[in-house]
Amino acid sequence: MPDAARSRRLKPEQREAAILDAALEAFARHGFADARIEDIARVAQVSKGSVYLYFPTKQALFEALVRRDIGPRVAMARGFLDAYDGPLEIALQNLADMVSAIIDSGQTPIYPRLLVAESQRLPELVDFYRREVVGVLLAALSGLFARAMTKGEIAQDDPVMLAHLFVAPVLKALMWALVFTPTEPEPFRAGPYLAAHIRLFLKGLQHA
Amino acid sequence: MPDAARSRRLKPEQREAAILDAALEAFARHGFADARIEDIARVAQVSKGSVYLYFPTKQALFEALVRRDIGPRVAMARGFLDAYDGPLEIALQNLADMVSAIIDSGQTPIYPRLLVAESQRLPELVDFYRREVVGVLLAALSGLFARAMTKGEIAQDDPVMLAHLFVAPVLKALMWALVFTPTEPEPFRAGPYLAAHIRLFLKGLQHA
Amino acid sequence: MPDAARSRRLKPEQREAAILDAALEAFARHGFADARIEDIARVAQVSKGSVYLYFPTKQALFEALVRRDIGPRVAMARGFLDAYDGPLEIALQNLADMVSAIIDSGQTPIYPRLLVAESQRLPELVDFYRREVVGVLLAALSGLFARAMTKGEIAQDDPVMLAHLFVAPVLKALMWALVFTPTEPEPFRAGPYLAAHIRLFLKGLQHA
Amino acid sequence: MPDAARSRRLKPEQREAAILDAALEAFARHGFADARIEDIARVAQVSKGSVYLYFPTKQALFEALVRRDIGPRVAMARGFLDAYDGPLEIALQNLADMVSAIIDSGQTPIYPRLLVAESQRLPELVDFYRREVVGVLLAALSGLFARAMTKGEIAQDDPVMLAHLFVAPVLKALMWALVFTPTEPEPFRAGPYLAAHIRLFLKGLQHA
DNA sequence: GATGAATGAGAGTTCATTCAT
DNA sequence: TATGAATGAACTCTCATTCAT
Repeated sequence: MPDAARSRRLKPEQREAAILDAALEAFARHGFADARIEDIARVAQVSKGSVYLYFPTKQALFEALVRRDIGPRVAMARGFLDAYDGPLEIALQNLADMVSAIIDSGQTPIYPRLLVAESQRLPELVDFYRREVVGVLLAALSGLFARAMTKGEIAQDDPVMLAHLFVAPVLKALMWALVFTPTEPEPFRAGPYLAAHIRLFLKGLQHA
Repeated sequence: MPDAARSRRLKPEQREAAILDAALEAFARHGFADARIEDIARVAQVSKGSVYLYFPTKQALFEALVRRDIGPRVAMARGFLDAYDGPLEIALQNLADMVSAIIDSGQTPIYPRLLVAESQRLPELVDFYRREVVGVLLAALSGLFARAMTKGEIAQDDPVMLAHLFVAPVLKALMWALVFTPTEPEPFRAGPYLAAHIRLFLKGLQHA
Repeated sequence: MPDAARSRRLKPEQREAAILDAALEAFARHGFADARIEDIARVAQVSKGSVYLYFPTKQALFEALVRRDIGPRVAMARGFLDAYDGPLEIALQNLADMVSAIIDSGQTPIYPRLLVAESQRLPELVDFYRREVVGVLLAALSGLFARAMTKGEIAQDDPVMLAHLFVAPVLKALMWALVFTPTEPEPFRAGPYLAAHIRLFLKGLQHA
Repeated sequence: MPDAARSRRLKPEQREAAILDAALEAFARHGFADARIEDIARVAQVSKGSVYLYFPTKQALFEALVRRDIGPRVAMARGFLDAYDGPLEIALQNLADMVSAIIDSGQTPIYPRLLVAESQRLPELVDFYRREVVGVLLAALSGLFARAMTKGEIAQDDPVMLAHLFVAPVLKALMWALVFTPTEPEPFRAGPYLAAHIRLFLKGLQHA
């Protein structure tokens, strides 16, 4: 093999990462069923057969992708929430700002849509989400609300329910961006939407 | 032809409906790409070719299905909202009760999921939804909130934004039921969730 | 049935003729395999099922078409040749003029092409052609040449061979027109071509 | 994989050739529309999918087949004609002998029939024939006749017309063999037919 | 007789996966 | 380890033919 070719060749970890990156793009653009392994391989600068060296099936590739990208983000969010000890309003606004910035910059993560779209086909993926994503984040958010109650910032309520309710407009903003933005004349802006959400939500949580 | 066979044969109007019903089941279970025309035909008690007598392509079948089932429901909801003139709380609670009853009885409509899942493939379907479903329902809800403001029931605010915010937990409940219910040990109950939503939401809308 | 509809309806012989006319157009345009019975029925102003009332299969329709159109023309040509008693040159020139007029007016009969194209599929059609068309016409032409020899107009030769040779440029002109004319910038003219053929051919037949 | 199976597997260059060979057989026997890719694959000892590795569509396979087989033969004939400087009669007789030998040995090329049969469907193929086959061969033949006139072997005439006329019985012999031979009791012999043609043709070309 | 809805075998094509190199 | 040619099951869609009306 000529040196030029060898130097262009990636190390195994890099190859796996390149495949996952290419898979993300392909699944985002076409959905699971219509994404073609051959396209993923070409974008990853790898042969079709090599994809199968790293992932035994298309489905396994999909699941590995979700696991790689979701885990760290969830851990980061959880770390922030668990460590947070300031006023509730600031925490919620920070969360909303992060999400809004991502959405309004056009980089909306496609994982929620992929989960929704493929949940029938991939029950194990659903389990993973429930355990590793939804469960963790809702628990962390619940903790946040529970502490706010302890501190008397908000009225007594079911903290888990509050977490579910707080999260709903965030999810809606994500889905909206994923579904409607490509064809929408004037795109929906997540920032003002979530700001209004927090304003109303906190007012609803005030002591009576 | 024996009588048994003849009686098994459906009338034309029934045949189209049977195909659409079977298609709904197939698309719900497998998604667009993995639903097989042959299965749809068998469930509809119809030959494979007959499906193409009524719908020129698989995609047209899918779109016809959405149009058939969505239109009347949207019209009904819109009629209720436009005609309503009572207290806001009752209206919202009625809406939530209807949605909760559907979800908690296990008949969650799969159309929202299909929209999310196939939005990349079917931009025309997205347009249809925006115009005929989302646009109509949000307008009707906005009107409801606007009238409540005029009557002084709630504080002044952007009625369109309120409609978007009110709707978020409803959508979340739908998605939750579709994605997690099949594998969840103790299913999420939409009723209490939406009740809590309305309670907080209305409190947030009170005059300051 | 309303009178208007009944009067629009054709008599059986007319219906059969209309179907055959439509079939001619369809086979000429698309070939046997790609001609669709449904299109033929529509052009003939007849239902698809009615085609099968008159012809049991697509193949039978094709064969009936050939038989209807070929027979009379062959009989006419044969009658002319058998009855002819004038100079050979005039007879040949008359034949060439008829053929040239047809070709150069753009009405080239598609039967030779259909025979060539479908000869593998339809051996019975080939038999029919050999017996009813080629055999008859070559025999009549052979007779013409034989009489010319008897009268001393041309040198002694095998009259059957002469018939075969005389016919070759006629067939070539037909095929040429069918294959190349649709895309050819300056169309091949059969008239001058066959005139040159007769000139050379007769010169070749002169007494040494 | 057992040795037997491995040895049955062909090398890449052989595979493409085997597919083309099988396609030739299939198209010759059934025509374009009725030739089945699956049959071609089986005859070529190749999977159905492999055919699409080499040719993107059935039509492309057909066109590649024609191009592969026609080009070299045309080039050879043209080379012979362009280089020839002997007496006209010998050249014509050589050509006739070659054609006769092929036809009378039962290996009549099916390309002329395929051209005739599929000319409606494949206008590009017709263009290819006009440019690469008919145009080239008629030009080369015209040159032969023109040189014969210059040398005084034959009377002055239009050399292009002579080429067209000379070629007609050759084509007729080809078509005859293709259409009638399979079912004909005593097959038509091209040899004597073309010999008679040349005899008469040259006599027609003599100086007056 | 006439209709056209209904049938279903079969075609071309795709693509996840395998495997010889 | 890496390749990409090869595989073949599975899919959508077509259309000659049938048959209930």
